[in-house]
Amino acid sequence: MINSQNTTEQKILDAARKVFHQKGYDGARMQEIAEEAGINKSLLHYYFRSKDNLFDAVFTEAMNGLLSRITGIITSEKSLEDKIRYIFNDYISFLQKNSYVPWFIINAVNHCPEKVTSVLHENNIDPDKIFKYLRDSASAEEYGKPDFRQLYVNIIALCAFPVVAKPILKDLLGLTEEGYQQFLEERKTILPDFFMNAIRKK
Amino acid sequence: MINSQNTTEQKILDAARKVFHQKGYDGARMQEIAEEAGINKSLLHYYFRSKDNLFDAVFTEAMNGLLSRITGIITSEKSLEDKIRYIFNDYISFLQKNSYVPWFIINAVNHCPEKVTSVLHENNIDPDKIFKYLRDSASAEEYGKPDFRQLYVNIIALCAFPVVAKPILKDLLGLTEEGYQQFLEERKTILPDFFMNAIRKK
DNA sequence: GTCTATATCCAGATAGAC
DNA sequence: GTCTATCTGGATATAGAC
Repeated sequence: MINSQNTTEQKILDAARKVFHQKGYDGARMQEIAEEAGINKSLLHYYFRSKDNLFDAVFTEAMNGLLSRITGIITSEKSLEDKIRYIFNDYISFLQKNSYVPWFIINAVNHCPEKVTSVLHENNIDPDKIFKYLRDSASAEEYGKPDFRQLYVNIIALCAFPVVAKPILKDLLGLTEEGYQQFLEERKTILPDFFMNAIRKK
Repeated sequence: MINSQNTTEQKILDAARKVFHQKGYDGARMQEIAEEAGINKSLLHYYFRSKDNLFDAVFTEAMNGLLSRITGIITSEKSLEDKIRYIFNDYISFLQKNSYVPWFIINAVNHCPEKVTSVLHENNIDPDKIFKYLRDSASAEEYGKPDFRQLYVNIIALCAFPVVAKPILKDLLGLTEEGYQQFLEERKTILPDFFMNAIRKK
């Protein structure tokens, strides 16, 4: 339970989160959300006027969660290496616990890309500032002048993709469910070394 | 046009590919596929008994395409560095031209993970063999003994994720459509260096 | 093989009793 | 606020004429 208040509205949001995260907008059914919340279907429409509204609430919540997590770490007062190590560890841990979130987000933004823009705007996300923070924590003698936008995308890709593509990769690597969890666990230590090695000047 | 034969069956498959790739199983409508193919809705059911069957055909085709592309490169007779440079370039180029494919696959396997197993089986994909090929092309003096499963996932992640998450990343980086295409283009040269740097012993 | 017409089902949404 | 009953539209799928 993310919110402990057990009001009906909260029960609905909890149920909607669970169903939308797993099935996406098109796959989710209002009926299923109602059952999950232990209430009647028409109560959903009483609290949230439509499926679209309910979805919006879940989507915005998920986006805000992800964004604050990223920018929080990046804008902290740490050395670049500390930031990198912390990000990989924290981000993979988060995705392990919320394995449906990245798929849900990707699904949602392909469904309606225009919603991304508004959420970013509400959160006052300024791309230039983010990369300035990264650049400022990296000494040019040690790392040269890499493209921090590219590095930023690399970090997210290395963390999120193995979670999003889990069903394929699990089979492709011939791993069991536990084996795959172990595989993700190992990434927490392997990736920081991999990444720091990649960007350090020779 | 992937298949040039202009039989009705091919027209249906071409249309189904287009619609399913963009909307996924849940979002796709038989009506839309019929219109796209320029035929009647009930003809779809004449050729393919159900939506499920039609989807299966499209999914299997997409998976086979991706798999053969990966294993083809990896099992070729090249040095590790040559393979890496070739993979990044070829893979990103392919995804630029087929930008819906990775999303479609990820969506599909989250919808029915059991289908992955059967397709891998049909293609005789043996995980151990793939990583043996990678290991054999890498001298231990130069690269040590890295975990090639992890490296393999890193490669796919670095290529595919920026395409899958394009709507978010585009906004997050503050890029236009053309800017994002340029961003992907740059990755073709940046990633091989990034990756080789990461794995070379110091 | 290809069409029109229709059966069948199930989704989201609303009306109205309590 | 919460329910039952119902409307309405749209989806897959089938029957049957040509």
